[in-house]
Amino acid sequence: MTDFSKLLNPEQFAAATAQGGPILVLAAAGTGKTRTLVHRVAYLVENGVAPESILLLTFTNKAAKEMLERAEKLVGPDAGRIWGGTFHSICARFLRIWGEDIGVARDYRILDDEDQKKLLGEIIKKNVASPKDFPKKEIVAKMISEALNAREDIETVASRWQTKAAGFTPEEIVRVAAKYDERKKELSAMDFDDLLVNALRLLKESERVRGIVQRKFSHVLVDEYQDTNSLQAEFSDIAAGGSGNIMAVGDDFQCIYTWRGAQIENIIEFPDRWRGCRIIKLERNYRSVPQVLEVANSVMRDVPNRFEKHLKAIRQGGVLPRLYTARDSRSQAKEIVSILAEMRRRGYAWRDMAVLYRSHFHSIDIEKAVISAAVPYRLTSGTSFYELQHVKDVLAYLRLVADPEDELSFMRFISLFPGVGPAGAAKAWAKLSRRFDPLDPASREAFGAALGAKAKPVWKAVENAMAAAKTRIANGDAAMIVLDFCTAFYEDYLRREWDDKEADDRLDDVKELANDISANGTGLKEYLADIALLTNLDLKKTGSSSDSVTLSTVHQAKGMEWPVVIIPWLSEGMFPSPKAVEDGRLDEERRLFYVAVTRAKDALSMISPEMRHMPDGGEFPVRKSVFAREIPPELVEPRRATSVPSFDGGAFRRGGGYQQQYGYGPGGYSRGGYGGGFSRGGGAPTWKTTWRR
DNA sequence: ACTTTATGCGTTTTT
DNA sequence: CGCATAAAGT
Repeated sequence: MTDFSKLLNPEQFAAATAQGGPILVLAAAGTGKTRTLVHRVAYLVENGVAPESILLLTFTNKAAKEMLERAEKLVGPDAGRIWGGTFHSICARFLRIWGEDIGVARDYRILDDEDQKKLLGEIIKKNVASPKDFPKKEIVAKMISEALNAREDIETVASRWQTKAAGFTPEEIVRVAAKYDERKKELSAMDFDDLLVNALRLLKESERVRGIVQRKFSHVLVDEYQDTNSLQAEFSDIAAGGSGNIMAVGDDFQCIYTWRGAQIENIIEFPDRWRGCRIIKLERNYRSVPQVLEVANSVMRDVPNRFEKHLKAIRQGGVLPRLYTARDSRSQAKEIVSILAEMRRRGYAWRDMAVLYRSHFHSIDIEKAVISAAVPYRLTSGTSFYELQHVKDVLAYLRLVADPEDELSFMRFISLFPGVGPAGAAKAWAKLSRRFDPLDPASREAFGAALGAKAKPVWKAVENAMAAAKTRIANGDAAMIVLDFCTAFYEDYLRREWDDKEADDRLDDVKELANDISANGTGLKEYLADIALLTNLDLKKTGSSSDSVTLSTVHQAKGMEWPVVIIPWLSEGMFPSPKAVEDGRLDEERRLFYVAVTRAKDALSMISPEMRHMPDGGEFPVRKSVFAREIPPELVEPRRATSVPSFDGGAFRRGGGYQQQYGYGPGGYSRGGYGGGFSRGGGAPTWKTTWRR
């Protein structure tokens, strides 16, 4: 039996070992929220709760995975039976198992962002009088998503958007949305929002399923509760409706997803919705030195505080955070490299450091500087691995193998052949009676016949690869299907479309996909079913243990911590995002900045460049960010970024990239040149997960 | 008619 | 650097 009182402070202990009933854990940044949740789970399992009757809802797969792994260390492999995952993946799972009760096919397909936009684009083109003046598909997607997540009429949302966008009437948006729904039904497909909407509908409309779920789950735990939207809050309320044992964990100061429908009210009103709810506050901050907390507190100084919080610094010592001014983006990037180098000299590992920015494009110059200094880094780009064009191309082929009636995959697949565009693809699909099975010789023959003269020369080799696929499947070796396809066709395709380097890079990604498939272990169908829900952090073989600096958006850094944190681009027009300010969401930007600051354990550096370059080569001055201006001067050490001449990468490389690749980590184990990540960028020994196309 | 290539413009955050 | 649109090419 674990002695939880020894592992936790009194408040954490109270939360982890609480008896039944609703509990709200207000966990300020760095107060051991994850630790508490993990021990809660362990406590429940140790006290006889069946792991499969625990439902743990998170916002990222990574968070779920981390908590389950840590729980496993405490209570053993039983923890693997816990139902843990993102809202989206749990909803998907519910729908796969019980969806038939509300007419959802067991093998429904999941549309990713790109699929959704493609469909919307086609619908707009077909159904709108003048598509040119009509809002772009991204905007339409936003309106539809906003309506679903905030549970409003599309018409209402569209009317509201009329002030921001032009060229449409709300009725037109309603019509496009209806057509989109129709099309999804035809395709037996759901987008991300549909997963939430339909899973909730399932619980509300099917008494049977609601009963099953409510009996099954005796404990429901929700992480990052401040970022739930109305659908998610109701979903977890109903799931916990049988036992009444719901534990919501969150921090209203860290609500950063209102643009995605998150309602800060959900956490604030939780005690009203669950009467008799016990409130436990975690206020002892173990993460950061007092100087960092002082800055964090100053950021939120004037924000109304529904739940009174007294953040207590536990750590002592530490140094003042630095507030730099830099001439421009390049000088900033150089300064970042020299801060990283300085910290490394002081004994920090690369993995102890992170650069956290507001928007992906802020990383461009930083990435360049880090590459030329041979600092190993990982950058999680906006595009997830499974959304890469070339990965999706190959996945389309695999999907057809697993599911011959997958129309979207067919369209993508056949479009790879020369001379085939959207029109030709549609014709072929009709000619093949809306079905193509690469494993069936007759179907292959029909496919070949539907191809034009330009495609014929490459077809033979592809057909051979398809013929071989059947044996591969029989042997349970789906990864080989990918490699066969590459040899027969896709490698040539890539070399035709791209220069050597880019083609090589893309080929590497495709091979990584093959690795991922063989590492997965399940069948092909199971592998393909839900990969749309995985993000760039979720690839099986990603070398999460490799020693590299993290370059990430603040959003993606939520829930994580590093000894050394650098926040660049604290300048007007960059952070806060001008779009958010325009929409009156400065408060959320402030919370986002708060999240960024509170990621730092020991050393925090913030940088405000004074000039901004435009794509056309011009530059103009920018003010310091309001967030930088607001920090009381005595809380930070002002510095000026000194534009050192060109950085000597050579001396650095010895302790940097080189060591990274062949050296030994703190754990004393060797990390060779395999499986650590995706090597990109011409010879520099950088280790990263870069999937920018 | 349809596909491929050239050109111009605008960048939030994610499951 | 990506995407949409326009023009050129088959």
